[in-house]
Amino acid sequence: MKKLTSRFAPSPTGYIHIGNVRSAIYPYLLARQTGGKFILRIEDTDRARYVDSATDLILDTLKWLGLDWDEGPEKGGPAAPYFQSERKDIYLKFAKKLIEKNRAYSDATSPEEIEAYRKADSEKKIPYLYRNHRPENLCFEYKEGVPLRFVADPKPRSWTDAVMGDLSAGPEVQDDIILLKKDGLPTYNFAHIVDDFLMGVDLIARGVEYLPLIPNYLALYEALEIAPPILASLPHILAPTGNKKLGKRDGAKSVTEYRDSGVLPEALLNYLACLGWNDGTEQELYTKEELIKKFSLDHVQSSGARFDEVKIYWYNGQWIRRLVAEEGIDAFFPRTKDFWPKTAEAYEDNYKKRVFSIIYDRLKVLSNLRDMTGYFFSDPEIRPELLLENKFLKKAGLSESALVSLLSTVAETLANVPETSWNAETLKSTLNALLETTSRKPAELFSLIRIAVSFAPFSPALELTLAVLGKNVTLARLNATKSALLLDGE
RNA sequence: GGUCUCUUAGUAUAACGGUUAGUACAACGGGUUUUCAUCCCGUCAAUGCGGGUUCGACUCCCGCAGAGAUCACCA
Repeated sequence: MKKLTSRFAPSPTGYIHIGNVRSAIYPYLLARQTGGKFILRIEDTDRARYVDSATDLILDTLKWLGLDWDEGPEKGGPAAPYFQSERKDIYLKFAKKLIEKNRAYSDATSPEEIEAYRKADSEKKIPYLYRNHRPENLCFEYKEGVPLRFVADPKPRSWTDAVMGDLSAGPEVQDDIILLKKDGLPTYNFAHIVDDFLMGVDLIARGVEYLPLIPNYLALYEALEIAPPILASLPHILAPTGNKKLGKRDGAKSVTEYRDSGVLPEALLNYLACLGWNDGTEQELYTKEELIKKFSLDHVQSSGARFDEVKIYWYNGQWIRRLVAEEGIDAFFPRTKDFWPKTAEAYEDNYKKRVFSIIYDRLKVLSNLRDMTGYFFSDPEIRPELLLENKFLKKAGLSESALVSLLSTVAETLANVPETSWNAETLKSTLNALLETTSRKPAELFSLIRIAVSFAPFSPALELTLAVLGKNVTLARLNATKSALLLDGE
């Protein structure tokens, strides 16, 4: 397959939100699949919307997702610089080529006059096209401080979009678009064409919102005698409710917000790649390598796909379990670093690893650790009502004094388990034996013990929980609960 | 309004013009010695509407409806 050079070309106006990372992922996958290059270019020509920290945010996001680039910021490359604001003279050079051919003109028409044209056309109910108001004598030279416009060549145009298929549009959408703004910086419309050409880009993937402009781009390619690259229009990702495209205004989260809540990059990449794409099989879980191998644009859906956070969490749960199974607890453990409760700080990694090993299969996101593991690190608040209102204990008709005596039996029995045998296996058989001696149902005895040591809404299998808590803590908590019940009963 | 695009269950999607229209998430029900989760089993649920082509249409064609995008010295 031909090596494809592709690019991601964000504007540094803020964080990358979840709705537009896909236009980085797909070109990346194709570049890697074909052994081509992936270029990162920062389109910072809009000084009004420029946000200083945004570039770093974008770089961090891509790195975290595992989308490494071959040329661009921090890397450099043969077509440097990769910030459009630093390429002013390059655009001017190309603009002059167009001027020489009488295909671009400086236009001093004021924004007010333009607005008046627009208004007049709309009153006449005819489509507004600037070329209908073009000055009579065009100024075919570059004038600083004045916008430079393209001389349109309106005619029917047809082309093939790698996602949408064969497309065509008439002359009525082709206009004298602005190439250079009055501040001398290029518009996106002009800059991307020049840059993609100079950088050897042969695949452009971007949102469908650019589709109506493509006839103008084709005219520009023609005038500049540049062969157009492969054009791919990616459908929008829709917000969870309504029919609007997912955007920051609809609360689209940044990629980093998902990272900070403990979503794994593997899961997010997997979810986003599969939102609107499918390889025709029933596979759901893809590694990055599998995506690189299997991705193709012709399987990209041409309709918009709705964003579904619930499914991200499903993917994330799957990925947590899969990575733990493949890499083991030790290798996975560093990823949990920022997600433990405050009280866990005093504990050693080894202990936290043991906690993690018995709880990881319950996690949707790593930050669940914060509210799911508290009782492993500090004594829980004793709430007798949790025992008294437990449905199994209630159903068994156990009085407070009966609970106290049960707890005593349990504590005595567990006290006889030697410290050296305090492990899940021994505990399991000890607990099973207790079922016999107390002649209680598992639901009753195990609920009692579970609540007495954790007072948590849920916890891992009982023998595992006790094994990790250790003998001293287990006995101390059983006794504390017992005392609290006795006090309560007075 | 002009131009362009899109339309399979609630959601994401699969189906050389020939399948009882498949899969996953969600929801609901059940099973795995307590809970929550995992895992397993099951239930519910879709081709927007109307024409045409064809022995046969989710698939091809036309019309309609609905939805979206765009019409900037923003990208």
